[in-house]
Amino acid sequence: MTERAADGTGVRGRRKRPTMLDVAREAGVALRTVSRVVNEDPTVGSHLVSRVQAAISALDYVPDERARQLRRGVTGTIGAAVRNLTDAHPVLGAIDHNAREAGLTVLAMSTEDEEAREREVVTSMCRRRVDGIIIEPISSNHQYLSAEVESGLPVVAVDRPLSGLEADTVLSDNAAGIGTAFRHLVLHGHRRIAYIGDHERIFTGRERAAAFRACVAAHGGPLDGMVHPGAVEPDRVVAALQTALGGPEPATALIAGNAATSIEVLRHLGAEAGRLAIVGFDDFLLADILRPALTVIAQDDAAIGRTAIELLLARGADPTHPVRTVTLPVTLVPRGSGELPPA
Amino acid sequence: MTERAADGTGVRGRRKRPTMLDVAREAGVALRTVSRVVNEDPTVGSHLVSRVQAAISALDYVPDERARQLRRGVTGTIGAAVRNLTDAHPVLGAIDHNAREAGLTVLAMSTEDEEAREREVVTSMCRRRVDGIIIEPISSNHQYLSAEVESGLPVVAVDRPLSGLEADTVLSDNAAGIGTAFRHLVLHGHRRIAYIGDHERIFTGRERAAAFRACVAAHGGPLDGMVHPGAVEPDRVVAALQTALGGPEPATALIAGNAATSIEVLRHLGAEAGRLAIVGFDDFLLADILRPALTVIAQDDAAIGRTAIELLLARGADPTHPVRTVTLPVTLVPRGSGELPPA
DNA sequence: TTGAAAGCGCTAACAA
DNA sequence: TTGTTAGCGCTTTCAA
Repeated sequence: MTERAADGTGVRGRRKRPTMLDVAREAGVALRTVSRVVNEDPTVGSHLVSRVQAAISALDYVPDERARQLRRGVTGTIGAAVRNLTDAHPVLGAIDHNAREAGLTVLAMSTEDEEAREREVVTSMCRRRVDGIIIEPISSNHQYLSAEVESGLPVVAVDRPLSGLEADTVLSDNAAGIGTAFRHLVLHGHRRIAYIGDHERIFTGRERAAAFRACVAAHGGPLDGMVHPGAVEPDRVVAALQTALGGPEPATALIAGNAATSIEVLRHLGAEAGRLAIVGFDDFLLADILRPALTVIAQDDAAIGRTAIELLLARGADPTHPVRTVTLPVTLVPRGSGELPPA
Repeated sequence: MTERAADGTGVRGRRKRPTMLDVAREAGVALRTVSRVVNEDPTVGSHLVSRVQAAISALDYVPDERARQLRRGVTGTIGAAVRNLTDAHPVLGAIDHNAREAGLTVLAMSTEDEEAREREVVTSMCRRRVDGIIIEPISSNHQYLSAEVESGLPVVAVDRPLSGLEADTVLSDNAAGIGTAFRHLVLHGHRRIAYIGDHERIFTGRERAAAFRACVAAHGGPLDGMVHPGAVEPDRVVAALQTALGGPEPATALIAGNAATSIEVLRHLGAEAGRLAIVGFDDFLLADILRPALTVIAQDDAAIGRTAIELLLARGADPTHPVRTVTLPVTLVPRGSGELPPA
């Protein structure tokens, strides 16, 4: 540890923050004039503008956003309640980017995948009077938001719909993604294809498992022991894998219903991964440097973020507009693992 | 797209937000009493408490945090200016976690690794009157923060120091990490070890390259063509790799100075990766499922986040305390790639 | 073009 | 225990 004494000039916590009134006094003008200069109101004489600006930098004046927001009513901030802040989150990045373009600040908070946290986080955003909320829903019930929504708060759900409350929603086309993955594997000669994915309690897990079952039915392949929705835990995934790959008619190909499952499967298979054709739903960083590299169904993260902001702004502009659900296409990215022939 | 007409009751944007005064009127009490109930002041008769609470839920009253903050002076919010919001950021997660434990909200904003953006973001935080700022510095000059710091804003730098301004700082022990990696490779029989890392313009790049040179000098190994600091771009990394692995006395082992370089190297080597011993600085998700899995020097992300919050709180509690720099240890995580023998 | 004064929604002295 | 009142720092009518 380095320790250095604070020097005389640099003593912290002394100077009181200057207010707009201080600036006005320093510049010898009225408060209103400073406000005008700060807000770049063109109706101020250039003479005064420079005097005010001089006073601002002399005092190191920084306007108080809270007061401004309180007075103006809007915050220029939108809340993003996302599943977590630790892992990669391209959609959050896209939300941030597009919000910035629209002149909005994003207040990102993590729900930690917990219902209670989601409520806390969203409530906290409401207290801060954000101009809108983008939410990756976790709760099984979003009634708690209904009063806010009715009083005009724009809310957009991303990745899954809200429950018990209508709101604009951005989804990925889960069914099409599963269909594409399935057909891709069939095209490469597979007849016995297994699926391991999220619990059907979860919206995407439900949609993907259902789509998978429909694909199997349509292609007349075997269903028995091939569909494994459930928790994304190593033991559960390994067990499902063993079921799918065991027995007299083992699967020769696998669709992993989410990135965590893909990773768990690859971790378990290790060097054997090259023997099983795999398509993973959701792309992830480094999927391309695995050997074999993982073929995935990729969501369009940039479009999801962009659309979420668009829906939010549209809702803000016209609160009476009917609720919309936008379903965005997904893409198959062939990288090797999904092109392996049946063993 | 789903479209449904808004129903009569659910028309959005109608109801005006109730204020504390509205609640007071509804409950037939004074404004101050509502404030007391909202803030859980115990000196309110239980009779009135329930009457106020009834009014609150009847009106769907949500207190306005902006007004409260304006009046109380503090925001209960700290800013986190991080390099980006898209990629995995375990330190941000840890910051968020520890801030929450301390009753603070984190306002995370992305600097996008751009100096100008850093300033924008930090300024925006100051206008919002955050109670402190944690910053992953990008700028080459942080003088612009000095007025804020002097007026008492706690600022903590993470991963690198600020320049031109003293502030509490949390660093990883770069030199020790390089030393550990180097000795690990020597222990596994390597004599010709190369280093490819960040540009020395960057603090960590500078520290790590310098430490590497010192290691080579101490062990009497060759330096020529073995040290490659520079931009983390595919072409540059590949060229550096070719230099290190070419010639009459090629390197048998490599230290990658950051995660991006590790990945770039692995991507380039592909199946040949198993022939070169590699230790990467900085761990990353999935480094363990590569084959061979990547041996890394891992930072203690949780401790970094925790320490950053601790320093921030300490600074807030005692603004006159001398500035501290905490250097946290790093760990070698052997996974296979760093234990390969010389080719 | 500039200034005086009201008030955004809340908390905190101070009274009652 | 409860109510009255004065601001927090700003924007915004309304006059000058």
